[in-house]
Amino acid sequence: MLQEERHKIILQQITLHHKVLSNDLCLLLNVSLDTVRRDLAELEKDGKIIKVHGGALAKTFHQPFQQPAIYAQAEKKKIAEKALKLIHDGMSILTGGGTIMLELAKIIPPDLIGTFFTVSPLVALEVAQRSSVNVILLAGQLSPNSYICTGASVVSQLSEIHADLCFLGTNALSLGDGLTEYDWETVQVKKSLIKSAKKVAVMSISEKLETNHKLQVCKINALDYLITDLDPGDKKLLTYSQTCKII
Amino acid sequence: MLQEERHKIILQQITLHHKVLSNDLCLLLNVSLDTVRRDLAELEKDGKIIKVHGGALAKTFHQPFQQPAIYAQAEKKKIAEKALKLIHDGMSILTGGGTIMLELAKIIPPDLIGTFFTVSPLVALEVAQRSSVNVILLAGQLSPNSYICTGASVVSQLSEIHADLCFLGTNALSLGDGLTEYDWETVQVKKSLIKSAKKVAVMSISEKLETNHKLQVCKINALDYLITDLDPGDKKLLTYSQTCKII
DNA sequence: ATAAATATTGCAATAAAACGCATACATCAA
DNA sequence: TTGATGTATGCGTTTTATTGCAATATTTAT
Repeated sequence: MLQEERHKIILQQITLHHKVLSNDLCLLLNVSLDTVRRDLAELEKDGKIIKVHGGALAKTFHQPFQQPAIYAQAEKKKIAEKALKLIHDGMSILTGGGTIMLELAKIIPPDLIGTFFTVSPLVALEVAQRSSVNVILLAGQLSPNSYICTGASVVSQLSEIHADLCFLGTNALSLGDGLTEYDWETVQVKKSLIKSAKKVAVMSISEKLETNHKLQVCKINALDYLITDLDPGDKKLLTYSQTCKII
Repeated sequence: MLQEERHKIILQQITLHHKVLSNDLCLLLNVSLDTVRRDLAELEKDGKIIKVHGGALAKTFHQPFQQPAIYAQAEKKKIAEKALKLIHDGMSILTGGGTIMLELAKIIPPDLIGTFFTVSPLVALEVAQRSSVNVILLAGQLSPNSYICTGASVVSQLSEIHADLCFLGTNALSLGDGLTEYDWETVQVKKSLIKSAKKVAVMSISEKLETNHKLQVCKINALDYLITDLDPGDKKLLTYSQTCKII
């Protein structure tokens, strides 16, 4: 049997059972333990599996559907709490995705009345679980990086929606270039989100301020609120306060 | 059992009960107390739990979205593995939601080629995380009970889709009444799912056979495959084999 | 204070991994 | 064809990791 055949079988076994024992593979493939180990070593080198004592695990073993690790969680929680104050009963809310938005989703009031539109399945599930608010998930192709729905269908659905307030996460924000992104589809979605809401609130940890990516979503003056972990009076925010309300 | 499996189970127990007793883990995992302690020590070293005298505690009580507990998981895994055999490269798959579907999502091959439509954000996230297949999530109002997208927008989007194979979970199935449900919106979605696919596969644990709810989705003869945890030759399935292919 | 439960430590048995080496096999060039 | 080169595989040995056990210490509860 060829190496590649074995590799394929091993990967099949792993996707099926989420793990394999070296000994079982030995019998299944009719090769020595050494060969199995060498195969596993190579598959691990290629990042396909996780080798452990006694066998190997699927890469997804530890994430049955675990949420993305949240970097700078303390700051993001703080931002989410500030953002929550903009939300009132009866409003229709529209949100993008990202870890900050997840923090906001986690503190949505259980008795909120209104409509909650989002392009992020993670946010939608969080909110639906916690709150009786009406959650509408906008459909589309699920982007494997950001786990938000993208594509023409999202944009077309957004064109039918008129929300009171839109919350956006941030990858980069600067006075000169405004809100920027690196992924084309994300840009299209964010542009549509902005168009579909009366007011736009951008949530950003302070370290993203004055950074840039290549693709522009909008200029600063398209944003109504800027919510950061800094004090609203912080001097880093001074220049932004010309066009946005700082929170 | 691999070390990592034990760690995973321990973490599951802790998120479920907020604490564990070393003795309970002993019995649950079939290992000595020493091993349990060493496991707990390691998990604590990794910052995952807090070890205390007699067991361990969850590190944080602020928990993210919780995956629905899966009842009869062993049977559902078995069904999912059978269902997987119906999936081939190039197909467009359409699925509903539910815990069986989640089990199927967990074993989707990483290199599957095709399109995966679903109305369940949970299934969509699982599949997108595990596989490079193109995942399309159909939009709508997120039903707070079943966590699937429902409503007119789903039905309207489904009318534009023509899939090769549709997988449906089951709440009740009987010869007389066919596939039945108790929630009106779910019925509408399932009806549309069936219409949008060339073939329909129903996945059901055997105890749901010959049970009924009040709202009919379709008759038995609308179903092409019936996948259960029973052996295809089981006598309980005999009567179904007239109209469906039993797997 | 005392008994019971739980932890810690060192140790031995076992299982698995890593390493070096010899053999088999394929590929390629002369 | 032949020989050289490189790769894949299996085997024996050494090294390391895991696990359970027993003796001892510590904590907890009464």
